Amino acid sequence: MPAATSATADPHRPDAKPRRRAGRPPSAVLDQDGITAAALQLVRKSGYDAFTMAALARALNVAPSALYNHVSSKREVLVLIQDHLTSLVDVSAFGTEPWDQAVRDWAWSYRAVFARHTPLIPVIAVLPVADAPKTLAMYEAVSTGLRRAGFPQQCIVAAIVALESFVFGSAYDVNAPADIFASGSMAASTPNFSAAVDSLGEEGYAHQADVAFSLGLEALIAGFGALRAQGREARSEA
Amino acid sequence: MPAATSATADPHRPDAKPRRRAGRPPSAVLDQDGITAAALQLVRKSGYDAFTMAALARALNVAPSALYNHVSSKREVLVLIQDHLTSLVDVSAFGTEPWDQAVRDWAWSYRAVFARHTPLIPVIAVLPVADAPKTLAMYEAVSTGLRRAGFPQQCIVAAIVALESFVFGSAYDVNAPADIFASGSMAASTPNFSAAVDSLGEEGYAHQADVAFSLGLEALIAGFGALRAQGREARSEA
DNA sequence: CGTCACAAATGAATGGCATTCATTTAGTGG
DNA sequence: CCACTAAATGAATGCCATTCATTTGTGACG
Repeated sequence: MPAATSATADPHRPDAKPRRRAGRPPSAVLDQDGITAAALQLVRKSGYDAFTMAALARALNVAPSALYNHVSSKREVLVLIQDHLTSLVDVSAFGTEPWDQAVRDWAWSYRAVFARHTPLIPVIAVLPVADAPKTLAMYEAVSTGLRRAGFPQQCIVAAIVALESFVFGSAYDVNAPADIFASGSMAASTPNFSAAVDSLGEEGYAHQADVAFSLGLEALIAGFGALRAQGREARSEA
Repeated sequence: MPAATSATADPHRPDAKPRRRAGRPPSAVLDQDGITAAALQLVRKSGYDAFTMAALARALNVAPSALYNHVSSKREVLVLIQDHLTSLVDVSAFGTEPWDQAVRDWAWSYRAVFARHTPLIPVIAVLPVADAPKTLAMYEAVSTGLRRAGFPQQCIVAAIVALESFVFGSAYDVNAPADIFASGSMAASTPNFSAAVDSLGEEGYAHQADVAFSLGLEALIAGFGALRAQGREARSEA
């Protein structure tokens, strides 16, 4: 965050307004990196409801319209946040661990990062990878790992997409209210579901979301292991 | 014919405005079912961007503020839509097919319904089931099916949550642009991922999303089959 | 050394949005 | 018959993203 404190004279006093006269400043106040950093900080402190272009401008001590010299829309700011967050996802295990453990570590890390940023998921899910270089780098790391592990070329994208879909869907669950499955007055008409819910005890839903994620992830890993075996078999015959 | 078409005089002419005087009308114009139906029709015709309270009111030939006598917020309308859509998900196979085929049919149907309604996913994912009776009915049908198939009680909720997470994540993929994986000028720095993408040929991403969904779903079903086997084994020993 | 295009800021609109409120009218229960 | 409440209108309210005219500084070109 280099660009922040240059323009205003007194950083130790809570200056409220963008005290800067109109016209181009001597040195640029804004750039995409600074905007991204401020946006991320704002989102972390106040959440996505409070994340408005006006609030972001205020955090940067700038008029809202100034932002549009550096980004074309609020959506673009979300994309910048998304790409930065993706660089925080841990793919290091693809260099050190067996493929299945690497996938496990990656998926847990991926979910952990985006569980706190679910409003980005609709943006990410339909975003061309070319608009997000760090995201592309993550895919490359995963692809490389799976390829080295012997996965058939044609399965790799499908496996990544399936895992990612599961991660995104599961990220929502982490933030669900603890009593999401309480059927209330309708419990009588849903005996089997209510019994299944009751059998879970009182461990809290956050833990329950982890159980479901683990269950699904292990099933996916096991299923993909079979794919890999098929691929290796076919190649050794040829 | 006195009650039904009384408010607007000429139904054959495109009357634009809510031609009705102020004050309570002789018979109620609005109710939750009517609002839900109109909202769904509006969303289907014009999409979620065009779905505003003002547009909904216009479709119902009513002032926007009138809606708030029947729903407390736009979000509540989304919940009504969601619950109705969930009743369109096909769970019939849980009564006729083996559990694995039933899960398969259910998941494909579930994804098909919500692929066209991805803006609802953030709403559904954190919605208490008690607020959505038809959704609860779906869970009951699935729970009953899994229980009859011999799944251990404690696994059922986790399995449903995992499947649902995968379905929601996959629903986004269906609407992704065809060139979402085109890495463009960065292809050189991502050789493995680019090669994996290139190996897919030109079948279009919609088909590719189906392949990934099938791959993940079959892995999940296979993994859950193992759970079921463990449960049966443990019970026969006891 | 001047000037000219362009970059980067301000501040004042603009139009759309969900939601609220005062008001009007009409059924309903005591 | 009267008070209460339900259900409509229409006029605000406040927030939001985005645009535009304007001002000011920079750097490149002649």
